[in-house]
Amino acid sequence: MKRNSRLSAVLHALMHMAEREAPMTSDDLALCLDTNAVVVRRTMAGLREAGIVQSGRGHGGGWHFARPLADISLLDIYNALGEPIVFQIGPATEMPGCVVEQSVNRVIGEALKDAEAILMARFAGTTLADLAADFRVAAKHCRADTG
Amino acid sequence: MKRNSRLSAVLHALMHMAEREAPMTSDDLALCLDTNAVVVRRTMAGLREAGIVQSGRGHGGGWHFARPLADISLLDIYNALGEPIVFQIGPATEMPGCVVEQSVNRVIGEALKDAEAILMARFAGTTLADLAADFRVAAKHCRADTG
DNA sequence: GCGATTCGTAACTATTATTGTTACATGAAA
DNA sequence: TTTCATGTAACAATAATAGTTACGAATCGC
Repeated sequence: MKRNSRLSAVLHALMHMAEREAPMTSDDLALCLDTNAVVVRRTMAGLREAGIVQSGRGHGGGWHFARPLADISLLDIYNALGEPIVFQIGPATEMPGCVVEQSVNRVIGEALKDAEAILMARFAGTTLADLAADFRVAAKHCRADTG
Repeated sequence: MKRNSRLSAVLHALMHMAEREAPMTSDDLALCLDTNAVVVRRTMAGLREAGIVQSGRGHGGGWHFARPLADISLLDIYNALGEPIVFQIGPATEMPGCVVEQSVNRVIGEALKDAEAILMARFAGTTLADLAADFRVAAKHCRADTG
């Protein structure tokens, strides 16, 4: 299956925004992400509703942050994206009648739940400021293009 | 997208097999799993190659275990299935040229890797015997159908 | 006000992974 | 030798994501 790359993509977009002063248009970001402006708007819509970014129309419009990078965790963003499904593997039936299947689903489900909790904790503990700092360290070693 | 339910499905099948003495045919299992016999064969093929189950043709044929349930971990089965992709979320580009994207991918990738390690450890520590025992406890409380 | 710019959104297409189905060959037991 | 059962290829169905087109609505500069 195609994997869901919205989290990755939107973080990529936000980091580009973080490197600039002025708002960036959907077209700007689409160029960075090598995708379409509509896809950008669609993805960013959730973040706007969550109060993470703001958008402006017309001349000089575009996307900018609604609050400091240090106040935005990866979990905030994950949630703003509509909490995409984490795992590709999952149960065959959500509400099985078969007792055997129920038992299997429970065991697998608990394992997945624990792994997901680890992931969410990690997301909660990482802010966009962390991510930006991480990037700047990496960029020091390799002053290449940023497109 | 559709989620990959092969692990869940095959465990369901194996638990039904564990509850019986005689081999079960693909048709038997397909009935249990509410699916098609070909799908069963396809899924079980990996387990046969991994030496977890054996199959016999003709009269009295079908599927049976190749070794004790206590010697088969969920990780063995996961691996036998061809190590299906665990996460639905993932990077937009596998080998990005953009340094910003590389940085984002690395941070996200590490978080996913850690979560996956937790999951695999859990799978490694659970055997089919554990699963069967778990089921029998649950079945005591609810003596319903097992199909 | 007018026109250029930019977001907002619906509708449709393209891509791709999983699952289901059909068909037929192969092998084993009664 | 007939019947039962797996082995496998080929194709259809399903479903989720991502890309595209089209048009409406809001904002800015003139």
